[in-house]
Amino acid sequence: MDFSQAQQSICRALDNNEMLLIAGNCNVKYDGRAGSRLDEGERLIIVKGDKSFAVHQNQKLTPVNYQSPGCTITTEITGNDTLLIKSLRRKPVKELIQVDFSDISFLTSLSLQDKNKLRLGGMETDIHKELVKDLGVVEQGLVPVKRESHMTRGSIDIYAMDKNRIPVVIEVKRRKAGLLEATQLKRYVTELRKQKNQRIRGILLAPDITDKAKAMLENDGLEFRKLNYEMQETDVKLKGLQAKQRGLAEFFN
Amino acid sequence: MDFSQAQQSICRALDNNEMLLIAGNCNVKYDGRAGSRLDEGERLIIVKGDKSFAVHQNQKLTPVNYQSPGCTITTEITGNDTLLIKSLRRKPVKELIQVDFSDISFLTSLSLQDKNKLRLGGMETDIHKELVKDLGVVEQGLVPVKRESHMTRGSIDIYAMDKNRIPVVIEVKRRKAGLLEATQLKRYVTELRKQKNQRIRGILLAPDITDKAKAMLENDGLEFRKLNYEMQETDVKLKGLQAKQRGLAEFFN
DNA sequence: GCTGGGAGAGGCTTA
DNA sequence: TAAGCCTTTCCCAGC
Repeated sequence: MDFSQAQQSICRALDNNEMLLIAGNCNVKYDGRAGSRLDEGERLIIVKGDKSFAVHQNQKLTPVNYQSPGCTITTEITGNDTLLIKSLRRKPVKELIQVDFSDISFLTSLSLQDKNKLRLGGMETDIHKELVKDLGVVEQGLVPVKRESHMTRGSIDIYAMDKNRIPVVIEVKRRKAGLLEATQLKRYVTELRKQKNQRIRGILLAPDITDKAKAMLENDGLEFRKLNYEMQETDVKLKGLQAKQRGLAEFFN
Repeated sequence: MDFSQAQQSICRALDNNEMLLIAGNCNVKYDGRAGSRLDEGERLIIVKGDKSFAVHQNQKLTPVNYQSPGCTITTEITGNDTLLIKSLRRKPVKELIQVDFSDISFLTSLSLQDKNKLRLGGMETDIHKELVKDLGVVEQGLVPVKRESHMTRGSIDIYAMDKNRIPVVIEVKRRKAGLLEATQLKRYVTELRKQKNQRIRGILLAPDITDKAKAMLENDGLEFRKLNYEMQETDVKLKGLQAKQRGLAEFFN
């Protein structure tokens, strides 16, 4: 493909905020927070209307090089008879991607009409919302006090009170909890204990937990509770206590 | 575009592990770990040779819906005269994306010849490697003992010994450190202190640190050191101690 | 703008 | 395979 013509098409697409697709043989340099080099080969470049920039190989979900929305894109035809496409970002740090095409095999710009936004459900906050409706699924007699309580060192997912009026810090995780999550809970509880100078319980609520994290929790006098939920469309449905747990709770009551 | 013809093109591209690009008016459903709905609009679908799957709107770097490499892709022409493309994954959890096209405005498959891989430098491990060559940039008299030492609870970046033969745990971060990083270091040091039952120093080495994280470190008797480095191509160049610090070190020596 | 923290995180390495 | 952890994380919500 003629580079001069390609250049024109690219400029027009950029001006109109269209989605720009370019494929061809190229090498890629990146210099910024890190640095990378990619020798010759055929890849696809995508520039979106918001001026995000991505270089894709024919594998992996994620681009091999990329630039966040808002970068500045320029093109030039070099002395070596290549088309050089630059993507520059200045903030928060200067970052530059240079794609040097020796050949362009494919170039298209798409004008995509799209007013709708993704509705996504099943995230941690969605689980929070369901939980505070009835903390009984975690433990009989548990009452929510505050959600997303901000502390000096991070924020607590749910702050509650148990039936004996002991404060309970609940850390909710939508997937299997590991050391990081256990440590996070520990941090909150430790700080609160110092602050209030009284007994504070800590519960890590997750679908599952790793052995090491479990051991760490127990070592620190913290608790793990299994979180049961399922998705229905974009909504979270909490599943109650398991029969065994429920029985136990009733027994102690 | 004729759906039947589109279907054929898609099958051929999938068989040949080509990069498949499809644009058109569609709605998108996702059900799996979470759930999402995206009402009608024009988007670009990308299927790569390794069967990764992405739905892109004309904004943001990241796809609005996606599937990791290895998913199974099927197509069918529905009764409503739409072309339905499904992407299914079974492990680790069942996940399904359904893209229902009422119209396809663009369809291409690209055969990309590409044998080269990205060479990326400036990651945390690259900094480790430079550091252990001369820990003097961190503190005069510091000697490396072990790199990436695995513990019961996580792994230590660099384990070293100071000039007084006090063990030092060094946690390296390539960017500004926050509460999470401070907590991580604390976790390692705490465990090691228990294990060895002796004084252990902990140093968080990063280009910068947030105020809260700094306060937390000091509160726990841990230290922060500024990490100075710059990129040269794909290589990390450590910059020595600042003049002031160097002067101080020499003074105490 | 900085900070904190989730994400359907993804992707990598090691046990 | 599971666990832990880095990422040019990206992205968003709060302040």
